[in-house]
Amino acid sequence: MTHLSKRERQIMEILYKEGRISALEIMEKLPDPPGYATVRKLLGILEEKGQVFHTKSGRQFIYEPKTPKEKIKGKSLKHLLATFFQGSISEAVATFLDESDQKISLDELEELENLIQKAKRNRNNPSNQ
Amino acid sequence: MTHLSKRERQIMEILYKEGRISALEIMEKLPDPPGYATVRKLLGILEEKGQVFHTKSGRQFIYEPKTPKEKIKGKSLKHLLATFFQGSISEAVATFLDESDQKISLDELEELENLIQKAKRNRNNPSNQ
DNA sequence: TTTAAAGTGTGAATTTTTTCACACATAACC
DNA sequence: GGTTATGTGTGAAAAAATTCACACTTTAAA
Repeated sequence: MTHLSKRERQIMEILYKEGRISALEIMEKLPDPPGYATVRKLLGILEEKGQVFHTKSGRQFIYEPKTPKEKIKGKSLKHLLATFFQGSISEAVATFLDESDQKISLDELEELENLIQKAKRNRNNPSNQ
Repeated sequence: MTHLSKRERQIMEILYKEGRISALEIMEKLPDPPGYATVRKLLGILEEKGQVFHTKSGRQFIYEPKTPKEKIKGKSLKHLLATFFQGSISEAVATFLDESDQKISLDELEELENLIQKAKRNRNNPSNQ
């Protein structure tokens, strides 16, 4: 994703965050929003480059990223970990807890706990996956 | 960081990942490396924009990001979580464990466990921080 | 079946980015 | 001091990205 231009990247981020979305909604979410024609032009370019596709909904076009979020989120996370956290997930979690301690919910903490217990079990008994 | 051009962003990522680094080393790490003069021109522009500064080491310039990694890594993580993980750190950890299970070390898992225990304790007794 | 409303597509101008050849500066070595 | 090595700084060309006015298409309504 490092090979996309500034505007193209801004649009792809919106698409990944929002999922299915119209050109008008994209425009509204863009920083320093350009005109509507500009957004559609950019979407056309992204479509040509194979980054995006659209389907019709009524008379509107609804856009989506061609590579599904599920397929790309792991890579994006690893890239961020490599850039800022020496590749370590625990460093990232430490920073997160540090910078948001009063906000994190007990549910979220317990969910984390479960994940780790499960990973430890899988480690001892790799046949489970 | 969404307001930087493609090359500028590529350079900032290298600076954050590598820390103190020369123009020549940056050039080598850049995708589709341009010439040396180009890299220095870009560094000059980033310096003008206040994104970067340099110090002399012998006769070379060594570059660094003006905003320290420590100050920006939390925001970057939250931005990624918002884009791909509905803002949830546990979703991100789940994906990480899922996509790397045989590689994650026991130390790393235990480190995670400690962090969570500590966060739970802090939650019950907020005076500890 | 005409008209209006609500969209999409694109050429061309403008702006921004990217590139590097070359001028300039400084340190190291005779 | 003179010469070479090894750097940095910049103007201007070239390429890429960004912008949008406007032509076109389709659907809905009258």
